[in-house]
Amino acid sequence: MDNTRLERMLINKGVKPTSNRILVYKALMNAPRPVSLADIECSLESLDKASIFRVLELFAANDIVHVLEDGSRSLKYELCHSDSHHTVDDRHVHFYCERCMQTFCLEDVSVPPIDTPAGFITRSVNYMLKGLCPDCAGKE
Amino acid sequence: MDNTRLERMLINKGVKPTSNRILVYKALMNAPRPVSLADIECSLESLDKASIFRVLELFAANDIVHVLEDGSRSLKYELCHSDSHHTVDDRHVHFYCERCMQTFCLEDVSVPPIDTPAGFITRSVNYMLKGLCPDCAGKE
DNA sequence: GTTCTTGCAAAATATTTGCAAGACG
DNA sequence: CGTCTTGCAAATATTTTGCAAGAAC
Repeated sequence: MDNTRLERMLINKGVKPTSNRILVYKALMNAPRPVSLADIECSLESLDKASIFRVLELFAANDIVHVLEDGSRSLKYELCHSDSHHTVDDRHVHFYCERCMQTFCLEDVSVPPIDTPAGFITRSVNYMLKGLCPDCAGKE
Repeated sequence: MDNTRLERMLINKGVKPTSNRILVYKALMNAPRPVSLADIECSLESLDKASIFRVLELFAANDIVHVLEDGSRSLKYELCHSDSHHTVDDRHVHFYCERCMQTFCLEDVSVPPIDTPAGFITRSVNYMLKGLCPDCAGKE
């Protein structure tokens, strides 16, 4: 995605496209997996972690990223895939490997819906599996 | 559950029934919802948080408690309900209220199974909804 | 007496905020 | 100017470990 399209996309989501935001967005695009704030900090050494934090916070509030708790100590972020503002739409299942501590997107496995009891208003969903990824399962 | 039965149960799970462990177990039994370490620390003021932490760690390793990440900053613990050692068995869906920051067990909603891609070995599952609980939804 | 358990203190890790300087318009 | 954004530093929150004293057997 070139910068012009990226900027338009951010504006479309209600976010002013500053240079930091573009950098963080690109870092997320390049990441093969959901990444932590510390991961982004490493790949973008010029940015302060507080700045990255605020970009991610803003992205999360504007449905540009999903936030995942995978059981590692740190939150993981990934780009939303759908263009919809309804974050429930493009949810897929995630898998956290307890050995290599990486989180995998099972892109082809969408979160099966459930019957939410009356009264609860759902804003987002997380379906997280934990165990061993294929690589680590082979090594045990 | 009286102490004798509780002690037998702990032994059955491979855990020596010390007084701290019994206290923590009872605190978990009395909790209406999954609780954090800090919650337990409050209800058991005589115990140190490191001691509680180690009890919970031990319980988790022996499938006596589930550990939940609900998106609050802190981990939540709840007793496993089944007698099985397979923690996948008694999994139900949880709901985290972003307003009152409590986690609810949707006991009647079990986690729908998915087709795990080949190679992944699943050891546990978390299905977490987030949004507003009935109480908080009414207040907004 | 050897091993397991506990409590205190403190380390380690992550997240989040205060604030002043800078960019933007 | 006035507002939004950024970077540095530091506060907060939570989890986790080191270690010596104590309990259990």
